[in-house]
Amino acid sequence: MHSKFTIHWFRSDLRLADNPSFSYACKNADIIPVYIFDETNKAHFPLGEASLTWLWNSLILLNNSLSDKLLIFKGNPMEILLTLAMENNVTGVFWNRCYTPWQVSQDTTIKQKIRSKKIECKTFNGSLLWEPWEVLKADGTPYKVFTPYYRRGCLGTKLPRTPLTTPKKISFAENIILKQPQLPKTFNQLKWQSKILRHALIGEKNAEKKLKTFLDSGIFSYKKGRDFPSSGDVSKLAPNLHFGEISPNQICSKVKNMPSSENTDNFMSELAWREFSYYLLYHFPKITKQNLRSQFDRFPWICNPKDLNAWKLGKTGIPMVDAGMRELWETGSMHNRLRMIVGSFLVKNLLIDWRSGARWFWDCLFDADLASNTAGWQWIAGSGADAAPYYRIFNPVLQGKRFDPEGKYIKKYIPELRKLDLKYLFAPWEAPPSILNKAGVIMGKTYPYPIVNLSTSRKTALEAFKVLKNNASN
DNA sequence: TGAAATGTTGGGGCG
DNA sequence: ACGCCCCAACATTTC
Repeated sequence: MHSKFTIHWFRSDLRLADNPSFSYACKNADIIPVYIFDETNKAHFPLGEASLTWLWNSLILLNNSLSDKLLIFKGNPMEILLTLAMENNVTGVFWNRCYTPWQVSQDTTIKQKIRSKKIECKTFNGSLLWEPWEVLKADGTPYKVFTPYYRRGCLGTKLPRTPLTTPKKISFAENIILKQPQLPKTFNQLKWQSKILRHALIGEKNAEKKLKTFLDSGIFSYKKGRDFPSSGDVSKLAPNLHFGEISPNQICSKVKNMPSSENTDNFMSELAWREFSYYLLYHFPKITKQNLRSQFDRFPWICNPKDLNAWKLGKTGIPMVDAGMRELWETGSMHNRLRMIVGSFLVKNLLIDWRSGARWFWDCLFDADLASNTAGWQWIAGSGADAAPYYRIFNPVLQGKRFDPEGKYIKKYIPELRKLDLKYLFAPWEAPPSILNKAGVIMGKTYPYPIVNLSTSRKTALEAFKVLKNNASN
């Protein structure tokens, strides 16, 4: 007797536990698990090298937990899924929803096409606590401010789904007829990749461990500790969440089982910021490329490849900024506090378009996530929803003194300043020659002079942003 | 989920 | 003892 075949299409849900589509597909059927490198989306935001590295490693781990049955393709998802389904008399094709604009429309088309062939097609919520269309203001329009969105909108609606367990019985389809070439399930690591992968904890099992570690210790000082880049009081779950190696529901339900405190509340609200980013992207799909607040379209961003490059390389001459940028380059990650600092610096001190910064993050981050990245950059630029006002300009020297008081973080990523007195570590250009000498620092040679004057560039920025404000009221 | 400028207060040195 | 000034330390306002 030939049993039923179903397809689960893995995307940003590279896990077996709490995977609604996968669980559904496994019920009373033999499953064909599929991953597709979507060639049709290349024109939008092709995955950066860091993301790709993580993804491949994650796929290999996923394939292991699927008894080597994961099929990996490259091409047009619609053609691949349809052919696979038709050739194998598949009765159902299922996936968890994604929220980037082109995926939303592409998914709709694919779903219609599959259903037109009399094949069941269902989609599920696998990666958000609340669907964006379920949380609206009383007048039916989407929230644009985080606090009411979260407090009234999210917390006021139904509770998020309780996590599902891994299906008890997973039965794989045998003798699958394949018309499309599969990608080999191997991944040759290049040298730079093994370097950034050194501290990367990839895959479903690691994500679970990481969460446990965080909930056993870091979370108890999260509210304060999360601001200090060398404290370690953060979950570092962003990339795992991005690839769906763990779901927000799994995190949420574990946190809710703990005694509630300002720390757990704060962590939950950070998780809600992730939701808010997806929410904004869903309701305002153009924000990946356009300012949410259109008066920013007139802002005279400065095109300065030299400054931009110095920023990318962590050679701006401002240690706190450079440390952040070097952490990104070396580890594929960056502490949240630093993301704000380097973002503010790029947009407000260098007056470079936030999109240039977003693009670099997109290329370098393991956790490069279109929703979070876009929302974060628009937030710091002031062009987004509930954004930082234009006059909120971080001073990277003060930020360093406040959040890296012992200079540990700076010294970790800027070895050439390791011997410099703490007093001048945050602004080496102010150090007297004798101190620099003693520390073996030669300004302009072993460490650059600052590419901008923080105080004058701040004033210039305030003037420039003020013009926007005045124009807006006209 | 800033920072700088400006304002206010209060203690201590000093004539 | 008193007023005056200086200036931290803190609070408020402004960008």
